[in-house]
Amino acid sequence: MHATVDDVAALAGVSTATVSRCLNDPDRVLPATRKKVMEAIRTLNYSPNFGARALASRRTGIIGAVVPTLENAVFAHGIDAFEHALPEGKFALLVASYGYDPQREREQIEALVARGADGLLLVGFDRDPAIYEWLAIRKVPYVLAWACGDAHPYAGFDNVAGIVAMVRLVLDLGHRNISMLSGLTAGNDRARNRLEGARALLAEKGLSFRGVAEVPYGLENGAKAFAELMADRAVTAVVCGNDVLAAGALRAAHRMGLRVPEDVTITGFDDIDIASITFPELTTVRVPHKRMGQEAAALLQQLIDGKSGQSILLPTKIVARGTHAPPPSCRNA
Amino acid sequence: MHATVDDVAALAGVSTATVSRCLNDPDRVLPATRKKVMEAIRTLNYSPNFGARALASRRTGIIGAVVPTLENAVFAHGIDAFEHALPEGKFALLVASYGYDPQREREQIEALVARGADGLLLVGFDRDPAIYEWLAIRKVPYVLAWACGDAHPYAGFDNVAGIVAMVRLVLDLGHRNISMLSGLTAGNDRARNRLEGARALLAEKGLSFRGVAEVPYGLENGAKAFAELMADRAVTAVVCGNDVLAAGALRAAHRMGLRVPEDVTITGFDDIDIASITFPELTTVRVPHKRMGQEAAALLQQLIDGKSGQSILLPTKIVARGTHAPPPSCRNA
DNA sequence: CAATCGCATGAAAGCGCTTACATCACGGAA
DNA sequence: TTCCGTGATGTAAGCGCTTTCATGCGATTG
Repeated sequence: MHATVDDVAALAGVSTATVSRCLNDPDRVLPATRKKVMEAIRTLNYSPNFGARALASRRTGIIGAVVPTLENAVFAHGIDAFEHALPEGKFALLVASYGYDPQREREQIEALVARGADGLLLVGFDRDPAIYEWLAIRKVPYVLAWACGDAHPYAGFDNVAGIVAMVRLVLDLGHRNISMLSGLTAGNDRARNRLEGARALLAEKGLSFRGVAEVPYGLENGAKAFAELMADRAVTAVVCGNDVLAAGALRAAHRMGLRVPEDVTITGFDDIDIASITFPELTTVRVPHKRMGQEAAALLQQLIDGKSGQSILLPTKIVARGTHAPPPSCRNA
Repeated sequence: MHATVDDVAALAGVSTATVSRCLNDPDRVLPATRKKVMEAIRTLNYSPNFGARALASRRTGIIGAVVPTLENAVFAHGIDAFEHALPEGKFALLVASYGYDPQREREQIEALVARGADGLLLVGFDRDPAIYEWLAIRKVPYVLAWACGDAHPYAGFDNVAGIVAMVRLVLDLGHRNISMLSGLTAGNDRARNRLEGARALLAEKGLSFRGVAEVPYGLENGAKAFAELMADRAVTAVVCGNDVLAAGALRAAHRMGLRVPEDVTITGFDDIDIASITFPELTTVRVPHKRMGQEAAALLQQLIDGKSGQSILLPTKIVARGTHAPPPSCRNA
């Protein structure tokens, strides 16, 4: 049916070994020979069989990425950057998502490894130790992103540091009655670190949250939870675990007739596109998603090549836009 | 190193053929035998070698999706839905993006096929006929999405009908001095159909656009182009080719001190999340991204199984929110 | 000038799985 | 009792490539 190495070898008048070398390590072949082979390849319209190649060489050139969801721009952008940073033609990206369900994440990881993934990109550190063991046994290299830690190779950032900087800003404005609108923290170390990081800083100052809501990712969920949080009239600031929740909160505020930031301060986390589209534009924590994707790709390649790569911690940064202000009481003073 | 079928067969006291049957077609094996085999598999921690399997069975269970970019929520959501609709465990999704560069798209398609993709999901119809021929020769089934047409199997919608409905709405409001803010149309039939569809409707009414801007996808690009379009003071409505451009336009309008929709009407296309976050919320054309992803997955599987699937045309719908109103002159009247 | 080395190439052995075909045991029909 | 059909299982032949090792040649060295 399709041309094989044998056909090419026959037409070019060389052995299959030489054909293979032309494709995988051209320098090990005399230019003249190479030319003949390449010509044969072209006239036969030959392209190597993937399965055979994978079987014989024990690598597929496929890298797997397992993310909670692509619906969150945070991951979509990160994956996009990651894919662009993969050396053209050498690797392809297998993507799977698990909708924040740990069981499904495990299945997806196993599925990608079963599909021959040479390496994996995973999100965060939180997962059953058995998974890490399994990966170790199978000798599948991996890089974790969107978080940081000592236990595993990562290219990420410090969620605690990010939220702490933001809460500090809110405190410095004079807010004392603060609530937090967090993503679901179960099995999600990013969300958990943001919530706990904020909580710890408050505790340090002898304060605590007026209220805390934990809701699934989503605009509408953010809006609803915000309304509930604001039932407590004392609250003057709502710190959100991510931009989508914050955008939802902002929309709810509009609908409730609350002025932002005059009546209430709302902050986000991630700095995705929507953060600069809301009105007013969202004060948030910028995360270098693009850079992170690139660094993760570089690190993973190191590991795949058997080198011992260095984890990378990227800085986050407060982006002060229009949704923060001193609490109403302070303005009265 | 790792357990192979032979190891499993030996431990279970059966032949490799039986092991293979247990994995691929369990019903053809006596329950008692199957149990023994499964046990052996578990104790050996066996998992089949992907390359060998692909080589012997001539299919990989990998499906490729080639999209312009994952940064556009439109594609991220579609891909997400597509992936979820793939039968769990049977298929995995290889994703590649090409940044709207036709040459790169071709490379990505070839790369995915070289990686053994059993089928492809592509965006739109516009591409070098040679690519379609190549795909036909290689017998790789594919489904096109985000558009419709007779030439190829698709699961998509009618971009012309969508924009026509929107322009009709704008015309009905009384606008006559309309400009269009379009995405780049080169090699992009979705953008082109939207622009040309709108143009054709205007022509039908004896009108034409006051101005047309074609810019690359992006918030900032939309904002800048909007400002230029509005240099023409007669313009009372700007129809945008997608929501991101519209959101950019809206932001520019705010900054220019224009009231929306009192001073100017702005419309979008796609109805992604940001459309309901802007202030005011964006009037746009809803596209059933999720449903489209699902239908595309179903259709592609039919084709992979050798059946002749039926293309699917999904409806679009105007979502009338807050960025449209009669032109100022009409209100004066 | 002989011994040695380096390099391009060829021969052939797998890589681990699927599957066509052969085999075997069993039960019912003749 | 004999024969044949049926279904479960075994045998073994590849699938198309990579890679190790062997080969042979010309060049380098003492």
